[in-house]
Amino acid sequence: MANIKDIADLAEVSVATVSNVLNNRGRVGEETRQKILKIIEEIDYKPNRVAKSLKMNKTHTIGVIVEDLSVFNAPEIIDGINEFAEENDYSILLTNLRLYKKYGNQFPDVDTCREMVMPLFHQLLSNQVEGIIYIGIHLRNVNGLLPDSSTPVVYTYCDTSDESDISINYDDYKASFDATSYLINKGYQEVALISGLINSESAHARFNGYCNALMSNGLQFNPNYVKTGDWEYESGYKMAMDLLKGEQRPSAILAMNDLMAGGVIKAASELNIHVPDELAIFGFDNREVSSYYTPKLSTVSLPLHDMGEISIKTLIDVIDGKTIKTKKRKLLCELIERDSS
Amino acid sequence: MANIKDIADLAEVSVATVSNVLNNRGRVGEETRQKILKIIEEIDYKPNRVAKSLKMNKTHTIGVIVEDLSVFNAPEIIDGINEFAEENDYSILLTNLRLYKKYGNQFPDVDTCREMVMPLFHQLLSNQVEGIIYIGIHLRNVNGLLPDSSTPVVYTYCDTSDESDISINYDDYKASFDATSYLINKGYQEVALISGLINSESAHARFNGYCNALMSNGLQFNPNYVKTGDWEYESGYKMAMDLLKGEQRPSAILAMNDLMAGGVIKAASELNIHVPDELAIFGFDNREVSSYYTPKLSTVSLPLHDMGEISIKTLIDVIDGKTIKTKKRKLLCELIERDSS
DNA sequence: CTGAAAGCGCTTACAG
DNA sequence: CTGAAAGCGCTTACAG
Repeated sequence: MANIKDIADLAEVSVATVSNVLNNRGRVGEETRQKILKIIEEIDYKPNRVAKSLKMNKTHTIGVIVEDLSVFNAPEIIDGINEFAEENDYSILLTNLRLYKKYGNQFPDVDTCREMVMPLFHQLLSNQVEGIIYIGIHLRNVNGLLPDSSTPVVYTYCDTSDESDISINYDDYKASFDATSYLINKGYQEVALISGLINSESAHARFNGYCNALMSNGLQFNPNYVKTGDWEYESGYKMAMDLLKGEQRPSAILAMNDLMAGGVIKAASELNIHVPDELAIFGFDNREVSSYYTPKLSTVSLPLHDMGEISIKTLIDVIDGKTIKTKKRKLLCELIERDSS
Repeated sequence: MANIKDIADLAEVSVATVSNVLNNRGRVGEETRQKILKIIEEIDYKPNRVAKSLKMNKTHTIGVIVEDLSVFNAPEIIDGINEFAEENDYSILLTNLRLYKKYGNQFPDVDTCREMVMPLFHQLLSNQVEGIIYIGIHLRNVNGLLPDSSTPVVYTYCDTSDESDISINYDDYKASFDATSYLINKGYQEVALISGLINSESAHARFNGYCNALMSNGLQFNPNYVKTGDWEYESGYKMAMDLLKGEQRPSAILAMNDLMAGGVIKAASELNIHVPDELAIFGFDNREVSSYYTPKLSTVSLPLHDMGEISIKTLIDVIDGKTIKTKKRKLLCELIERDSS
């Protein structure tokens, strides 16, 4: 590969001058500039970023640690990161913990996670990334996972209990509140809820949103209308069977994710309950599968792309020394109305 | 950040010696080594890879260009790349063309694509990646997309017509042959096929596999049993309606992807045709959605993870100067038997 | 307007 | 066994 010295020799100028025209700085005579530009064009010269990074002590590179790239939320978030990075000429160094692949839903504790993260974290620091985005696959507290370091970190799809850490998430409470309100306003007064595992922060927030929406609409909370599943399709099916065969059959079921909502659809179908005439079903997450159920599932769309975009935008602000007013941001979700409600 | 000079000063040795113990080379007295190691440990020193890369003219970094990260095949392939990269201490620079997001299924021609790829390609070269993996989202000929350069490239989930280019793909023909044979051996003699758009190489290969499987099993090819859809759910539904309402109702339908197979399931359900007793349905791709249909869809699993792993493995072999015997590799798919067959 | 020189943090023959 | 010095490809005050 040609280097700046080669260009200088060909143009019969110094490397300083070549550097100046490459970076549009300093005064360079128009004739000299054109001559250099022509040569650069001719031999298709590409400046060596590694050398530049070393000299400038700036790599224009962001490290991404994703807990599992194969989980549905990760690609969209990274897509958002990529888009912004490309527009602003940042590069992305991607590392993947493969947590779900290794452990499934049985998350290891923070200490085990930390041991797995360590080598990736060090690799990124060695590569002199200017900041790190940590993408969780489950909303939870990952406090203490990453060691202290002067490299700024933004957490997304997870958070830490440290007030000074920056995180970008979505508003679970409001999404659940809105979905429940939507169902009520559509005329479904008996709204049941199929929750995910209750050790999850999401499940808490969504439960609260559900309850408050009932209250705001003057409806009574009915404990018989709340069932707890384990986020999987089968549990949605079972819980729906319980609900739909019970005495007070609900007219709508809000499931805390699209998988369990799929189980609800199956249960309704087997019981010959017409959706949405006799039963409205609402999911959560807007996973790809939700639009392939029959009927197509109404659901809550997560702002994944925006989470990625705002994560990197915020991170670059920190790198640039700006002060971040809101350390914990929660973006809004969107209701997607399809055929099940 | 501390540098090698700081370590040298603290240990009262030269930077050369520190470098030697860091890299386990040269003779260093045991005492000196321990002393240096201790200091490195204490101040948690991390060598600056950027400086090392510049000096060594080796970055240990691979560039990945993915046509669209959000399309179902990409994350698994990258997962395979990541796993191997981590084990072998390579870093991954990820860039994303976002082709599907921008154009959907209406792929732009190679010239348009090239213009989009150019900046990403140059960014990677500037960063001195040692090789590039190009991940397509559709099996097709991408000849001429990437400019000539001395940086080695491996194509996966796509190919070029240039015999000297390296590509890693899967064996569409054999997968289709096997799926068809499987259905026949299960006792389904009248196997229909719902094809994707015929301008696709995959569709051709899968069609040939289907035909040859019929022949090998002594069955006659029946043109009425072949319908052409557009890869989408709705087209699967329509084609299935045609087939199932026709005079000679098939006893099995092989759809060229899981989306169209979903449409087949819906059609069968509406016509009250029992799956799999009266009709077997087989899909292709093993997308997440396939295991959430009712009944769960039997399908062909693509070796995505392996494609990623073998892509980077092959690429690193090229970088290391080894000669690659097979330039065009096709990995085997696996049949996933679920409830629809 | 242009260039000589120092320096970013490493590695590596080479000398002692 | 250890160190001085050159050099990887850039940028940037500074001098002229």
